Amino acid sequence: MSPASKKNPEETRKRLLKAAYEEIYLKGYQAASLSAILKGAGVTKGALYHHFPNKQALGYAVVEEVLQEEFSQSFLRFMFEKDDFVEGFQYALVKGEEIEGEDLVVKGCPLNNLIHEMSPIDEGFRTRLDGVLQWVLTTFTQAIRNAQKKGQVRQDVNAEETALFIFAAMEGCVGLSKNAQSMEIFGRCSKSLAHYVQMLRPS
Amino acid sequence: MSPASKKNPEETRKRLLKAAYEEIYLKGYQAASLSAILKGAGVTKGALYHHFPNKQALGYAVVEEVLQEEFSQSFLRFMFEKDDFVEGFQYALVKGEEIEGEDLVVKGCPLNNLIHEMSPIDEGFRTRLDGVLQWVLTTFTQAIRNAQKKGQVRQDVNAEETALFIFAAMEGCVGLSKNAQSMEIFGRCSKSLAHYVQMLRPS
DNA sequence: GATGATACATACCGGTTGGTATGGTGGCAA
DNA sequence: TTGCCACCATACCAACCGGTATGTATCATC
Repeated sequence: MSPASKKNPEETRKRLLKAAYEEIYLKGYQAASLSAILKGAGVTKGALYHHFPNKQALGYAVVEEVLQEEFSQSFLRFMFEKDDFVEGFQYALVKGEEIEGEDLVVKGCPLNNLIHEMSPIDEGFRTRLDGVLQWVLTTFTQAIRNAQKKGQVRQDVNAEETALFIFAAMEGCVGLSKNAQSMEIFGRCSKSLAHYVQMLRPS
Repeated sequence: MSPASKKNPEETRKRLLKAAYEEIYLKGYQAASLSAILKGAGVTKGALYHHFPNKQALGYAVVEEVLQEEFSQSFLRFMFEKDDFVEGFQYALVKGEEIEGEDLVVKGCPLNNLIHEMSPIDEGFRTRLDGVLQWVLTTFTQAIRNAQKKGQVRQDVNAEETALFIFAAMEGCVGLSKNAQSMEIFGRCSKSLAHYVQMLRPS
């Protein structure tokens, strides 16, 4: 027998989280249907309400356990493959477009999606999303500060504000290309972004 | 008798559109409740389905008739108050934050919100939103080209790509400050953006 | 192997959703 | 005055929503 057919609470919990993540990623949290999630996970309602008290808790868990992980395993991982910040960022832009360009252009950034939908109407979501966001931003900030120490980035740039702006611009690029549903738009937009980052180098 | 109490189809139609816009702006299209819209408009379901065949058509009309207008009456109007592009853009950033900063920080950009929610799942929404977006982008592009003619912006910048990037970055700034729900974040983020636009000037 | 707890599946519930069918009313042309 | 139709209100509908109650199979433990 496959491990999935046997009783395996951790496994089914992960299946539920994964299915919920996919459904929410595409439809948004509010429009995400529990029955669709259950269908995707291959379990029934009893399993869901055994592991989670309600839909909200499931949504929160998706943010805390899936979203952050998904994020650090994609863009940030690529960025740190190079030990030069500027080079690494530009590499991550290309790599990100290459690996998950299809999802990125069609469904956008899962973090940004949830921010736009839930932040104004659910404080619990907002704080959790803010947690992920702050984590990403500090990672960016540290990377820039580190690059400054190595002389890869000008000393007069404010690392924190620059990290904020770079990430904002990146999310903006994703959003525009999502509407156009074309990777070409993302390429053109991220090209300007890469050019901006390039200007951070010492003259 | 007030004109509103008499039979006034155009008036009630506008009231419906306005109420729908507000509800969608806050909750999103999918989560927008028709009963809430009717309550906001002060009419009943009969009026709605007399003017619109269904919820989708109402949503489309909101994009076509309200969203575009709302957009051109706010940021773009401020931007063109100055006849210097760089100055005008920076002025519009400050002015936009000043006038509708509260809404901007809490509810974000109505165009960007709908793009994130609906573009992947409803082609009708996507094309209509793309129409508004393209209109905004061409307005930006023309403004930059015009500035280039006047010598306010360097000749070597690609007007189209720059317009794309600036708008993307702006939407990104709104998104981040929306999550933080603080105007201070928007200020810090838009400061970097203003600095970038400043660099478009001839050296 | 009996026992109790865990891990589900199934059936059901009230509430809300978008949508419809019907009925009434004011305005306008004949 | 009489129709007539645009305009809108009211009542009602099936479908689906998130959530619950209950039953059952499987596990660990003694």
